[in-house]
Amino acid sequence: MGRVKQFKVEDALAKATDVFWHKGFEAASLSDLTEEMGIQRPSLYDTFGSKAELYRDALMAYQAGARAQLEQLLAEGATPVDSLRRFLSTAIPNSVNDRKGCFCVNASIETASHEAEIQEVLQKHFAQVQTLLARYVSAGQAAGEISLDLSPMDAAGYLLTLIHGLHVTARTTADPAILTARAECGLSALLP
Amino acid sequence: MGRVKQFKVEDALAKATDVFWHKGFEAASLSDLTEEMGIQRPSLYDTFGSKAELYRDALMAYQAGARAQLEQLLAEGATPVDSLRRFLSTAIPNSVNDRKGCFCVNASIETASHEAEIQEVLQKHFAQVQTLLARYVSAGQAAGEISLDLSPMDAAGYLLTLIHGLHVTARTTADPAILTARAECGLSALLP
DNA sequence: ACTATAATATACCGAAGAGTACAGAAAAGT
DNA sequence: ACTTTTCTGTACTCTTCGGTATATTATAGT
Repeated sequence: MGRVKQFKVEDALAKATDVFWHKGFEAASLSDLTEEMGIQRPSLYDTFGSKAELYRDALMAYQAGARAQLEQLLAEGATPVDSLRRFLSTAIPNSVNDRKGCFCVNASIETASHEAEIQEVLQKHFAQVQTLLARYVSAGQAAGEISLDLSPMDAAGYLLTLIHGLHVTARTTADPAILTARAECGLSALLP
Repeated sequence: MGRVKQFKVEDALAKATDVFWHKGFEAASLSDLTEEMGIQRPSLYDTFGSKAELYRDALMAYQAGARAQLEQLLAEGATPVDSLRRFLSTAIPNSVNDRKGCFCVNASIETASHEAEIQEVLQKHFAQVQTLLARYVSAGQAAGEISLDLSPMDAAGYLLTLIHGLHVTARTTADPAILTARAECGLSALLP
């Protein structure tokens, strides 16, 4: 009973994700959000509660999508090391205008220190990605492609830190060749 | 002739740096700034021009200080590799409440993509730090401590990316031991 | 068709945002 | 001492912020 929603919640959330992703929390105004989402202000509050909650939901939606994409991307690698190399490559912008970076890195810098809940959301996501990567590290070790010096989880954590660094570097370094070289250098730490 | 300034410009700038450093550009209001700087609003505009210019000045002041500190820190290392290890350690918070991270990393994420001038300021600073690090890489290579596979500048650039990643990771990872392990793993990429 | 219910749209709220006009206060030159 | 110049402090501007009250519209069950 009652009137039905004139918009798809997940579509609106996806649009909100885009806005927060490349403007950040503070710089994204409600007008920016409602305009991009194509809904009115009260609809936003009725559906998502507040700007802060919308931000959290948007971040979580982004993370879920990123993990799904990552799983697929890793599976496509010819070898475990190739999979990990592909992972690192996702931090390298191929066109000039996909300079949004990684929403999780942005959130880590802008909001993690102030907002405990966001910090938790990020920690959980990173832990899941780490576990995902660790499987490939482990497979690489079994195949003799990767050194046995580190545990798979430690190596995976290191790769996470490395890709974070690539995302930061990409903000001021346009040349993909430089970024690729740095990724390759970082990856070499895992080779036997 | 005329009235003399009631405050020291560099002191006020240092205070402004603190505010921007741990709040970011958007989240730092003029009230935050003037209160912390201990000056009135018109004095701020008269001396620094605008919030954006103050931000740029604050960032540059931070960079100059950071480079001076870095130069000293690197010189204190027992060996070139030890110096580089100390460099990476600066990204690891020793107390619970120095979670401001690195102003340059914050600026890279929050403002570099929107503001061309800030991007330039960051690029120049990072280039200088890279050059500084490259000297120690070179010395390490001469001493046989560091692999000859990479050019000093490439290796230095990689270290820069690595420390960026450490700064991001530190936002959601409290344990210094984990960060140290990741730094060590990253550093191992340069060893022979 | 009627009614209860839920979503929409318009218009608004007080608060806080960045930036400034203007008058008073202090220092330097004469 | 007086004038000129520069800085300071109060109070203001206009705009935009996040969030909401209210009235209207559309749907589902009866």
